[in-house]
Amino acid sequence: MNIFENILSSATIFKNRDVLRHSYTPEKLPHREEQINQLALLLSPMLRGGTPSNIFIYGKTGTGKTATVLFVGRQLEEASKKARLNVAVHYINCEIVDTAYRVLASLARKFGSNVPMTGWPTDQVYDEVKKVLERRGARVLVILDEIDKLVKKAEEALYGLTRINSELEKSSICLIGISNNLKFKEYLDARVLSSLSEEEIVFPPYNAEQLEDILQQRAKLAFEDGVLEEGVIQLCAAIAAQEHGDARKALDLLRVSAEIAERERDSMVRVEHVKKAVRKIETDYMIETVRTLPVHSKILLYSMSLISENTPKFTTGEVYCVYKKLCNKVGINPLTQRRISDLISELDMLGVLNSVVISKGRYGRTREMKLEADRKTLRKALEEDYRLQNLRKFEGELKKFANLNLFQF
DNA sequence: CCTCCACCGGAAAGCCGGGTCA
DNA sequence: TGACCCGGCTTTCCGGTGGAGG
Repeated sequence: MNIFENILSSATIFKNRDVLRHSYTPEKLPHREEQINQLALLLSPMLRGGTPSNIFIYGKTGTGKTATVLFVGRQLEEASKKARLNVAVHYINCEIVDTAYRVLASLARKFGSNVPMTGWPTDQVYDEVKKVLERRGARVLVILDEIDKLVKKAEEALYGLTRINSELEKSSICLIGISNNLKFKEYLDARVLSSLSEEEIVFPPYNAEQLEDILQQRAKLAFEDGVLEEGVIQLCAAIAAQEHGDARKALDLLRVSAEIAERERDSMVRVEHVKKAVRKIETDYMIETVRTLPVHSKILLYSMSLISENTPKFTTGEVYCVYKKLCNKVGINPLTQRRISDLISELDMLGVLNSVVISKGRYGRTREMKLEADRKTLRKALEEDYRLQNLRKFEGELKKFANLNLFQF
């Protein structure tokens, strides 16, 4: 028997897995009617040959900003096609397209202009965009998703785009900026800000009930009938609502739960799978944060993992002592205790450990901490770093040292 | 009630890599 | 091209402190 046939014949939980991915834009967006109407109203001048105000949209991750804008954009295109108008919608994700050149080039290319990937001066691309738009007489809705990413590297591109209309005659551009970072407005140049946020739409987080509706709707498309145990959706919704009302998280949770069920060859997705999924997502997140930490933080965590084999709680001085020893072993200059103190605070913020400043009277004032992450998982994630791999060789010696260090008082 | 530990955490300066501008 | 600047990381310096023990 073909190995794939074997796999395919066994698991039939998913009907369509892609429905649960972030990239999927559903036909209906529950609990976003208000925002959809507002947006449609603001954009309607495009269908009457006018130019709408620029729009600025903000809301936390997973509040349906991108999905809503894409949805309305699609409807706009359809409506304009029916009315035989020359309206186009151009979506740009600024995290990927993150320089002035690339933004302008992608816009020019959308209208069939041959702008090379690199090479032209940015001004020339800007002119090219104007030329192409004028030739077509097009009204364009440009969606700049994650616009905060663009500000740092290409504020002048934004400035240019906000002013481009005054240099166009037959065509026009309407901008929609999407951001989940409210603070970014403070960094924005005042001229750009006032032009960009002529209109603003806020996307509030979803509550548990709303998330439940969203999940219900997607589940119908994603799963075969009757594979979800009673309460699975409610649990996913409740957990996601507790955090930030993040629909993305809720969908992830549901998808991972189902994947776990599938892997266990269970015919149903059960509440226990959701609980496992929560843990899996948590550890995955932890591993990912640890992986991307700078070396010194990694060595620091390694010291902590050694110490916590003997005692769960320990102080800055103890960790620093072991940390210095480890640095010697791997041939890296240790940082000062002052700096380590800051690194510990950072790790605390990330949730890898938990620390409190306590006073031990005569024996000083210090921070007492304990690891939050599972020690074994943490260790595995740390040892992925080639610079720390030698440390396993000294494990016995180091453990003894860590132990000794604790009893020096 | 005072002392004094062992560190906290603010301020400021130094270092470094990358980017900018003439 | 080199002078210059910027921001992030790190060190240096140092005043501050809660509470056990005297």
